[in-house]
Amino acid sequence: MGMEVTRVTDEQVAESLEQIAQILQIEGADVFRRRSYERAAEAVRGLGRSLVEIRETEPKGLQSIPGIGEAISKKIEEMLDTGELAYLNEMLEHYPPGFLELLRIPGLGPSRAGLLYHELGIGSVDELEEACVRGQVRELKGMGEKTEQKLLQSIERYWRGMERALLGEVLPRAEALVEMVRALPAVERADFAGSVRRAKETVGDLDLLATARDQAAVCRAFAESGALSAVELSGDTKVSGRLHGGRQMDLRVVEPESYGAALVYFTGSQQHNIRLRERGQSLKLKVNEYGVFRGGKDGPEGERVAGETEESVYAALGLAWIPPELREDRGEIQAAATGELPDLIDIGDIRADLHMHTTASDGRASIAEYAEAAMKRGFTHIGITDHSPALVIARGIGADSLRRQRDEIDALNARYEAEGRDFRVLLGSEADILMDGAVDASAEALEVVDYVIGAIHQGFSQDGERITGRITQALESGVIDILAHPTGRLLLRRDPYAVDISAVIDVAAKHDVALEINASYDRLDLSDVHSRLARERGALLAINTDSHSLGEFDLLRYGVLTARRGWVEAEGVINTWPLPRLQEWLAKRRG
DNA sequence: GCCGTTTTCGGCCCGACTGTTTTCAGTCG
Repeated sequence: MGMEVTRVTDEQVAESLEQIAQILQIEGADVFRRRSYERAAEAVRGLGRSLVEIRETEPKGLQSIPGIGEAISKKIEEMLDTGELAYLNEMLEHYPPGFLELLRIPGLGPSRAGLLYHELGIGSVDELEEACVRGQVRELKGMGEKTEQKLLQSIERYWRGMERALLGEVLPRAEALVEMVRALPAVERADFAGSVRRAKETVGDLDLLATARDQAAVCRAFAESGALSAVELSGDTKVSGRLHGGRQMDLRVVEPESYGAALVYFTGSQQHNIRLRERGQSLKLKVNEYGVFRGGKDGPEGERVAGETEESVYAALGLAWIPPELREDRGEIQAAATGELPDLIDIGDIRADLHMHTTASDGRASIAEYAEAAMKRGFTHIGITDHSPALVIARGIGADSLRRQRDEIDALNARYEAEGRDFRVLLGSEADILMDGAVDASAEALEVVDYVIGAIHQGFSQDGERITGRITQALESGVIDILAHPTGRLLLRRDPYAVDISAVIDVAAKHDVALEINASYDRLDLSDVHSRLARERGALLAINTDSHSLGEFDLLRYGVLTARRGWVEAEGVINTWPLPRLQEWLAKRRG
């Protein structure tokens, strides 16, 4: 029997690289070395393809990944081969197990964490809290009573789990706040920025930006508006505080001529900003949050060449304007330089939602109610997809019920046709992919439905090989037209199952099966990077809400934002096709 | 540690704020 090697996930590799960066920082190592590890970690997260696959298929192996060179590729290979990294293990030996968790406390960086450990032996968040309460922290050099109080507040928030939230929980509040700020006297423009504007699947703080002649007046007005439950800082250009519910937010007010530069700067990501500034350097331009300036870095402030709009900032650097969703240093700057940015899908391109559940299984609306809501939204068609019989817990339905739905839908469509309404309903089924890879769809059921969505609802803990085999077998059967929530993840709650998504994408592309981006903001499954991989491999995508009640069509935007982060264009998404084209595709698939 | 239509060696983004300071280190984005 061979030695069993613990499989290391790509995310674990990224975390290990991040830990190396953190320890290097604590130990005061060269900042550029540290940054190399940080960047490598981000590069791994942005891959989509697995490290194993890249190592095996690329001529240059892991070094084909920008930001990963000889040294780091060797370390990653060691992790992939042995499940361990001696270099990191050795570093970690000098600290107690919970030590790096300290760096997740806002306001506590590597330098002070090192000081706390060496002076007080603090090796965990618990111990830090204790030391703050005892008043020991204020005794250290560079620390005081205020620092201690801030740390205690940060720890309390950390325990409450406030550090990250789902995009769908924060984006609507961001939009409401922007409207409020725009209505304040003297405000000329206002927008939200940060990871919310980039539409990352989870976000931390909320960043708002505004411009006005009288900046201080805007800050005063916002601080007194009641939007914040606690104002932590209120200056002439910046207000910081907590929203009701505890989320941290900042409002910054800048001069009109700097607005675009500030918007670029505060939207990020950090790696994207670094790339922009490096590009500026090579063009003898200085880029900061106030604008783009001629005349290198240390010299006297040069002439401003851009800053009022984002377009002007990018243009000064020889770049097309880059949509915020792409600003992750994943090749977008190169693409903007060569005119190769994708023509991203827009929510207006979506004509249909093809995944929803009625009262027949576990939904709370009828077919006709969904249809009415869809028409109001401007859709031209929808698809009804209740669960198959195997999913007993969701009251899955069999062929008899499907026939009743077929009759109801046929009658509805006949009525729409008679009334001259450009709208149709399709009948589908969300069929379980069973433990053995068979699809839970009887011959009778397949007779009456227009299409089948396949999904896994059991056996999440199977190993990667089995679960991947199950899914690919189902895709190859030809029964499934769309694969729903391919990794099963629930953001901040449940990890994806061990599926080899790259292999699934290949099989889906080969057998012309669409992969679903589930628009529910706690799934967004496929993820952004996997959507991008699917696009590159030529697999079709679907963006569906998986609605269980009226009103959930509004989730569609999160699916579209995820697709945009995945560089997806409208053409490859079956929900953008006119109904005849969709039907043609289904007919061809179903032979 | 990474990288190269300025370089295979010598560079590597930029500024603001805070708290503790008396000229600055640490943290953040």
